[in-house]
Amino acid sequence: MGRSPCCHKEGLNKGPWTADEDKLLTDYIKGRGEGKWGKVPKETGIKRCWKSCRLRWLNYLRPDIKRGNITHDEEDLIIRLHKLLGNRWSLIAGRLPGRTDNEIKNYWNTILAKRQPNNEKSSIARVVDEACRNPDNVLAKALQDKSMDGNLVINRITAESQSGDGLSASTSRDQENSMDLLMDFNFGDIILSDFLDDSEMFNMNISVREGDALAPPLASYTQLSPEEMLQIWSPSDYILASVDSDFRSLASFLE
DNA sequence: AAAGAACTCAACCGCGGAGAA
DNA sequence: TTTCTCCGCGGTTGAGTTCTT
Repeated sequence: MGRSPCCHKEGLNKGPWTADEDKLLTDYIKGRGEGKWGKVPKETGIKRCWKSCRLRWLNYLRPDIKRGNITHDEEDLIIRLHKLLGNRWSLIAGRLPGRTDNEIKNYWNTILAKRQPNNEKSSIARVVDEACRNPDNVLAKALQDKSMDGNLVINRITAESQSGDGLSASTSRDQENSMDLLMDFNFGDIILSDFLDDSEMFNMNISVREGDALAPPLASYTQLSPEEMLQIWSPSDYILASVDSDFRSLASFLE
């Protein structure tokens, strides 16, 4: 382990990029593709460290960058994802095509953070944090197991008191035995989707354990059309009572 | 019109994971 | 097993811009 020494080399340019530097970098990436960032400064002659080159490309020069103001829909999605994921900007950005993690982070810090009533972490973010503090927790193990891909699911959500490896958490909507939370493990990243509005808050206990699958992993969904996804998606016995709302939630998510 | 405050956002920085040597 | 490099992430900085007084 160690830090790359490139950023400590003297004689490197700092500050705003020039048009010439942009062109050199753009031409190089178009010719060689992304990847091998360590070779970029040497092979282009750009007097920047590879980190600066990567950042410039990803946040500014990439052709699929979406320019212009964040739309209302995007803002709404950012707020919801931030409630679920906390400051995991790259994951949030992954759900907003054309937007960069830096842009979303800046937008959050300058615009949205000021609008939030408080700085408390989201309910789901707190659940994840709590789980990570308990190494024996199934959820924590899943989070740490990068190879896990859709094999752990929520089996039971109750409104009862905390027990076992259950996690005390606050989430929204008082609907006994219902589940409006889709949890999935995909390529090592946890994808949490909370489809509820925040009009009502109450304490809910969430228990997770390994066992029956709630649904096929999201990774397999991505190969299918939304219609096919809806056909194969099925809730566990624990949430059958709210199956209609869960299908709506899933449809909303897929949309 | 001028000066200071507040804001914006591109860029920098340090850290840590992953994988190669 | 250890060391090194590559890579990506999130927090922070600071120059430029806009707003307020």
